[in-house]
Amino acid sequence: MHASVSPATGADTVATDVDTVATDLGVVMKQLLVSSSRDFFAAVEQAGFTFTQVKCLHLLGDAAEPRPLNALSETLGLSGPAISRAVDGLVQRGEVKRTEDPRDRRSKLLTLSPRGRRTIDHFVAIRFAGIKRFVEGLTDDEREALGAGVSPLARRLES
Amino acid sequence: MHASVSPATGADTVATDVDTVATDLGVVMKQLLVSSSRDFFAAVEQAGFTFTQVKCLHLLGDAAEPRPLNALSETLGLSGPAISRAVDGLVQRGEVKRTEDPRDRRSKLLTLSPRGRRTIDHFVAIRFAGIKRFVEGLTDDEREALGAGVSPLARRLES
DNA sequence: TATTGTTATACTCTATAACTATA
DNA sequence: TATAGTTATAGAGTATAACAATA
Repeated sequence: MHASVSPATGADTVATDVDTVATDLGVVMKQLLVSSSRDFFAAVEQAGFTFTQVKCLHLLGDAAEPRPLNALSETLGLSGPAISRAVDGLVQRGEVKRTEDPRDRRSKLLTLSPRGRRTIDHFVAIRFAGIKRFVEGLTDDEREALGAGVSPLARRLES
Repeated sequence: MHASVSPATGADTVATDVDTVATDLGVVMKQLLVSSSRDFFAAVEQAGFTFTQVKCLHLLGDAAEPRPLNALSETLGLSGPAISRAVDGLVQRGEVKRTEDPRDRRSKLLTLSPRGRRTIDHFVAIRFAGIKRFVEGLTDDEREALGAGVSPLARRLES
């Protein structure tokens, strides 16, 4: 028998207690990760970047101001030398610009170059394509319900 | 002005074209990954497993039948020696049982031990706790809409 | 001969320690 | 002295190549 009266959507209501939603969300997330990660990982390897380097690029891309090396080190939870090597490779490839901080010449300020920006855009596009492929595999009803579920969260979460 | 008539939920309808849903889904997934990955990574490191070993455990946990080493190698996309070393560590720790295949003595069959099963359950519980924490941070309306969106997908996706 | 798995060796990435330059 | 970053060295983890056992 039906658990409750159906709303105007015409569909039966579903259990939406915390545990049920968390469980279902986990199932969807797992599948989505598979869909969206494969091409992304392949692209990073193809381009010859390490994941640490990709994280550095993303961090610098999100930053409004030039960042010193130790800021990346702390945010990513990696040692100074590890970041130093990763960034050095990015500088040599022209993805990142590294300049002395005139106010403290011990510090080096890092900024994304136009090439680095294009690199990020490339990786973001690949990620998005994977997610889009997942959404395209849904029925119209599934997509509409999912959109109604994630839209308000996206509005609130996105910076 | 309003894009269309509001349904019985009392909320405005939202755009649910593929690109919009994919974009919003990406935002939510990103936040969810942050919420659910931190403790998981810490737990894996704390327990002294490599991520390859955790993947091996999950794979053996999902398998109905004992699996030979090269099956893990192919599924995970890693070299035979890498899997051999990872599995060897799991065998020494009593997480996995490794026996000769009586029908082909070149092959070794791998199965999860009861201890390995407990290890997986532990990691799954930590993952779930992270997702649950995310869901608990939602308002009732947000949680109900999200549940309605992911529930039908979970029904269809889960094995 | 071909295949399954292991051992030998080299490479990459990271961490700790030592070092340089600046504050 | 303390701090930012780099260089030196050692430890994981992986891949390719060489090997052993079985088919």
